Amino acid sequence: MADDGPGATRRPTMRDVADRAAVSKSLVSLAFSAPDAVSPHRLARILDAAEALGFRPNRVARSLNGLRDDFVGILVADSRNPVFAEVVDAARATLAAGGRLGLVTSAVLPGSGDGTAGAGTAGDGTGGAGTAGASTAATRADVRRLDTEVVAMLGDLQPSGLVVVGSVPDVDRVVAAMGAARVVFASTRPEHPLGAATVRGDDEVGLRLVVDHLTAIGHRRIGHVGGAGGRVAVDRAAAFSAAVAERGLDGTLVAEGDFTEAAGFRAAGELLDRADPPTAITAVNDLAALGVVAAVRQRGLADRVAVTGYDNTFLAALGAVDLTSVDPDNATIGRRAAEVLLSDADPGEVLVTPSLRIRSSSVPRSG
Amino acid sequence: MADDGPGATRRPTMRDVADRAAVSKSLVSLAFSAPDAVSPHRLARILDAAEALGFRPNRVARSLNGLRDDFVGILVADSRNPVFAEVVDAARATLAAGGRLGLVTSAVLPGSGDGTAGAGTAGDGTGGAGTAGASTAATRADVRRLDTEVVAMLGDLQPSGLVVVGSVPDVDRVVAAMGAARVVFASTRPEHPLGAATVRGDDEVGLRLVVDHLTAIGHRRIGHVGGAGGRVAVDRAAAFSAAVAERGLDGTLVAEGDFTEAAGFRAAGELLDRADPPTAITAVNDLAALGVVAAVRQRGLADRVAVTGYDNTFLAALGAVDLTSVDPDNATIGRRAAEVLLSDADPGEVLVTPSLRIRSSSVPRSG
DNA sequence: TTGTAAGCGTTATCAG
DNA sequence: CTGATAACGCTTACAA
Repeated sequence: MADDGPGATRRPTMRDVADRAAVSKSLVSLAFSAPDAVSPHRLARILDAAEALGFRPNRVARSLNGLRDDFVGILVADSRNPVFAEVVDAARATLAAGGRLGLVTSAVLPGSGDGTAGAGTAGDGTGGAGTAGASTAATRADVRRLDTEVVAMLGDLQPSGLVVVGSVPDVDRVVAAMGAARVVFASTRPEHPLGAATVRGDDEVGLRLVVDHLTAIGHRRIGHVGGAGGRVAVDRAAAFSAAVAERGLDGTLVAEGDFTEAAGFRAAGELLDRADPPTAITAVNDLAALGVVAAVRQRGLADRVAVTGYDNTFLAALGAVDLTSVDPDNATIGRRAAEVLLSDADPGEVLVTPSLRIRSSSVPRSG
Repeated sequence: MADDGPGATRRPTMRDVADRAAVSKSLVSLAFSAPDAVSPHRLARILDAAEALGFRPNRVARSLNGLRDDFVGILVADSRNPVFAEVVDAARATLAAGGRLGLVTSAVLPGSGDGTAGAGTAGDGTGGAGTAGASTAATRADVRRLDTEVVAMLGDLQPSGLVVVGSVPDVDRVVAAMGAARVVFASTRPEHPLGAATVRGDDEVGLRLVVDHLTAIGHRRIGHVGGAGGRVAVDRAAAFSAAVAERGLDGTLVAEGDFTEAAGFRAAGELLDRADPPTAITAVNDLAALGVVAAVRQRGLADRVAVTGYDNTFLAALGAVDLTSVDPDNATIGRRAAEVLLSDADPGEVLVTPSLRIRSSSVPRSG
């Protein structure tokens, strides 16, 4: 009788359910992992008992045994990047539809220690909304640090898979910590393409869309602002150059800058002050594009110089800006990444085709 | 010799370390949890062995035993809200300084299931950067759903504490799932103030700062846009009314709207089109303030009507806007929340004093 | 189909 | 200080 001590309100365990349903522990376990393998009669009794007791299997105890193929981790590089948020949401939804739990976690620690000033990180791997447009260029090159403890803990949970969203600092370590889990990269291009499954937007197509659009409405002198702050920037700059070369246009109208508004402002100024300035400027992301717009307006060139962004974040939709932007289709990126994990095939590198969202920042004027 | 089977590359366990260091398992355990309690000689040997083997204690196995006072969970309501990101970063930094690991996790699922369109959530509890300013008002009232599975899993990890950042849908369930963990709320005002520790910005002071500033530069007819979309909005609207009443100003210049740009635009329009329009408009957050600015500019009233936002997000610092905004000091909020967890005292409700960041959107004109 | 027993990796207890 | 032994809650052979 005095089996359970005083009326302490302990969390019910499988043992409790088993006792109440008058079956053995392992049958209860079966009832939850393979319900079809247990007789309907007892199954019902077990489920009732569990219900009555408010029992739910302890996932941690579960994870101690081995790979849990009912849950995957989602590691997001920068939680303040709205682009990543879209990818994560889509991935989670897809995983949920496939019966998997997606545990999303932030993997990157901000600058060195002092959580005092909301200064935040600068360039973040892909064009996010970024931080305050203060002119603090890249102070310390890459202050972002991988939170190895968190990654290790996630690995201890033994998920069956991991989706890495965005560029994480120490990827090798992450993969190593994951043990047997399959890793899929989303919205990033991992350093070591050791056949790692990757789902990302096709930036080459994206910039071709932009250049095509601009040439279609008559622009011949098209510039680009970006190229700095990370791999994504480099790729987009290269894609711009390729697209421009394809069209036989001047490829020298490039000014370096990272993902921040300040960088866009400065770089655009440089371009606009040249002897033969561009009539259209493409930016590496929306935030930098806002800087470009500011530079253009400052020179009284509004409605004269077309501006485009990238990522189609909510910034582009802002009424005061109404920025033409490339939509990478982040939802599809997240969904595909999750699908790769659900169906264990290795598709190598999946490129998601972006589309162009045309707004008034690039409305025809010269054409 | 054939103790470990074939050359399978299994993760090293405490047993392996114990064997290599020629001590018992429990001594290894001690070496990691209470290093001072083991003789320097063997301690070194154990640490060396661990190092050589690449051993690190399995946190999951650890959690199975009971409360882990070396790690706390951080549950963030909306990961795309930059305000929360700042709070989270500060909390993590403070926890790290206190030797605790902060596992940050997203707890809220976006709208009903379809992760296809990047539509995203509408009002998000406190003034975030929000989503695209599309005019999709509050379609389904509150589509945000608590991810109970994730919360349950976090609870299974038995953290010693939990920081809830922002308004989470089903708070009671969260608290229940946390078992013995102490819960502290940050940047939100929980529904059931059952003495729950809370750290949040003092919005009353914030709006008083705004109103004081505006009256100081000569404004007498001050309006407010907000009040809808969540508790925070209601509170700020009330704080506005109080501040205005204190000053003996007209308190009827209020138009309802949520945290979106579209709402700010519409509500501001309503105010500006009145017979006796305001000369200054305060908004519930920065994004809505951008809508207000757009409405003001549309009517050719730029430099005539002052506009202020709230949260001092990067949006306020945008060059094209340069918005005066209340800075809630999110870093302090996050830090204090973490401190509450580190030192187990229950301070009840902690109000962090905000400051006003004055920018050109409210530059004196009439004064 | 159902029950028994042995782990998963760590911590806690309690003898030496 | 050290070292067996028993939990923690669940899964998984293996036996009935």
